[in-house]
Amino acid sequence: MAGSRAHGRGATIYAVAERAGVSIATVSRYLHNPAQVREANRQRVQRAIVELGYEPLGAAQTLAARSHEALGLIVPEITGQYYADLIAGFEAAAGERDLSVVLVLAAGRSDLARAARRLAVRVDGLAIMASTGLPRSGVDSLAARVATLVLAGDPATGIECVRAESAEPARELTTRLLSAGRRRLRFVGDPAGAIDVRDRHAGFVAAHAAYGLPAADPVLVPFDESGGRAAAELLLREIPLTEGLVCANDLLALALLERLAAAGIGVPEEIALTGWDDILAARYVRPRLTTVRQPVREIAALAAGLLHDRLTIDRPWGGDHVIPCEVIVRDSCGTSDPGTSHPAHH
Amino acid sequence: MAGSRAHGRGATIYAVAERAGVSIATVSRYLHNPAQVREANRQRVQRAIVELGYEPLGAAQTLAARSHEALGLIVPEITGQYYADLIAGFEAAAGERDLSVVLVLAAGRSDLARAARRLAVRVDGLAIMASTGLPRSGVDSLAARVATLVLAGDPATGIECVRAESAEPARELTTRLLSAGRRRLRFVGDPAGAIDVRDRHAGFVAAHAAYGLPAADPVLVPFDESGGRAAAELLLREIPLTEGLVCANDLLALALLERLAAAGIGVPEEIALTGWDDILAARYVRPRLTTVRQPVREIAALAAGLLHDRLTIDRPWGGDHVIPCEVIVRDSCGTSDPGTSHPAHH
DNA sequence: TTGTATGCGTTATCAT
DNA sequence: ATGATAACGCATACAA
Repeated sequence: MAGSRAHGRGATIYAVAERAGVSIATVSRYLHNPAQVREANRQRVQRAIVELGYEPLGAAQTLAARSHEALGLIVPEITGQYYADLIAGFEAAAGERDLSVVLVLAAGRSDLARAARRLAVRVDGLAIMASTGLPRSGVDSLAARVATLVLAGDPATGIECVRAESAEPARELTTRLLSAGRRRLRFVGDPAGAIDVRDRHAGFVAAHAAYGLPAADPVLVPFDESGGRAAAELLLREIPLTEGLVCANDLLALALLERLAAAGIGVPEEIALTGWDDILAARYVRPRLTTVRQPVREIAALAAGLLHDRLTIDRPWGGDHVIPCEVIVRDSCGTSDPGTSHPAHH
Repeated sequence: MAGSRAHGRGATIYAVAERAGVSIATVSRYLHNPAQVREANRQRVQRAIVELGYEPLGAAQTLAARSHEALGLIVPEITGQYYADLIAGFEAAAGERDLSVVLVLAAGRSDLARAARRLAVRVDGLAIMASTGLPRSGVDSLAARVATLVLAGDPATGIECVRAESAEPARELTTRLLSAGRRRLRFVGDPAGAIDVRDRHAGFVAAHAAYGLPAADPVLVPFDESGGRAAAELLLREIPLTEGLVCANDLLALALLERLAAAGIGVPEEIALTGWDDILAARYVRPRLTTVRQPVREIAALAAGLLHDRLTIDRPWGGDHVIPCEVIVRDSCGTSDPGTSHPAHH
């Protein structure tokens, strides 16, 4: 059939009705409330449907029923397991509720605002990652049209959001370093970059406060490998050497680790190190990376569930949903006590 | 506004027309062919649109124009960078063409066939990964409805497919080991599992043939870390020890590497090793992993482009699009010659 | 229990 | 250049 453009326009409800010898109303009823149609007709309609391979056209249903049966998801990009899990969790939860998910990647979009507007007229609900780059006003105008919710967002905006609890794990990691006697600690990453990084830094500071210590200024670098390398450059120049690093994510920590090793610095002996995200490589580097595992899939699934609820049941919204993380103690922090540490393999 | 369910149903074309003092036809023309409408009316319509925040309802456009302006993508899951890149590449290419993408994850779907059918009535084109688990007949029936294309698929099915060239890189890697004097080589992974693994194994065999050597049987294990560990168990028991392993992917290779190191086996001295996919961890383990980088984003982007073409221009289809991969020589294969090797950092 | 008829928000044809 | 108006495929109120 190469060369043809005919893609069997698909049978309509009229075709099914005719074939079954009933009206379209009966077919529609059979689809949505079979109990309403007499057994005999049920059979006839059923047969007609399978014979014709009928499947209702989504757009027509949407128009008539005023519901898209779809959720939109806007993420900045898909690099690393974090976003992959986010999308997977969202899609799975949406699928369980028979909702389609329309995905939009903000990265590289010349006109993200337009893409978002277009998305908003194709779905019933919208989940947006806070770091997509959409201006606050843009999110607000979207929220005015469809049920909207922000992932890893700032609860202060008033828009409902779902996020991981970041301060506590950071406090725990920092305390771990502090209680091991290390004092010259640094947080690596820019607290102003994202709400969750701000919280992680807050935990870093809180741990110091509990010890009656001041927290040094954060090392301001990008959240990727280049940032880790840059941080290494900076830190290796300092005297006396830093004793512990709480990194904003694993990418940063990994690159740092590599550079420190290359410089002959012992990790964790001389410098202890922690990451964030528990990416795959964290288990394979030496020393294995102590890090924090965010319940990303759960967060995304909760988001999809909340959106669905908002569409189906009448509940108040605007809340701030916070989900706790899990600290994974391995070797890089130099304080792994086998008793509470996490097994290397899932 | 918490508690309310009012999500401003959105202005309609009627509202815009009324506000601008023209008919809906003029508004529609303004949207699709502004040149047809007089300057004065253009202004009035434009104003009305921004004042009302009008955006055409997707479903209504779909119904009237008989086009969804959307592409569907079905992938088995999103674990690892491979699927992430696939989705990212597809979405980016679709977005450039103003097409939405509706994503379906096969993993965990109790009724994948139904999800696929539902997807097919919501999009104009469909890209399906070969390994989703959809039966051949299912794919065929989808292809009868919408433009369909298979990713990493078998060209023998007759359905258009886009895939990476797998045999050649495998042949190259194997030859590398062979030319270093290693003879007891094994392919790790099940060639029957997927079309591209079959091709990789074919390359492994071809390299042996060129040396007039028989290829040993592949080590049949799952394509994940558990498979790598299982393979290590098996291989460590063999005497004499294998000298080189061509693994079906990096996950496998990484887990194997770890187990071999734990057993005191020198890599690459005693056993040389290669992976496939060039995941992040491949650059961070020691020895750094020699592997193959697939142009996943390009493959996915090509798929989206092909689907779009099929919808817009009348071209013959049914082809088999093959894209070459890049071999990344690092340390684990024991034959890294700095001259042709790839830099460690992008 | 079933059929008829109307409306959903667009696009596009046909007059004007 | 513009305005009626008929599809598009389905859900549903209403009548029978």
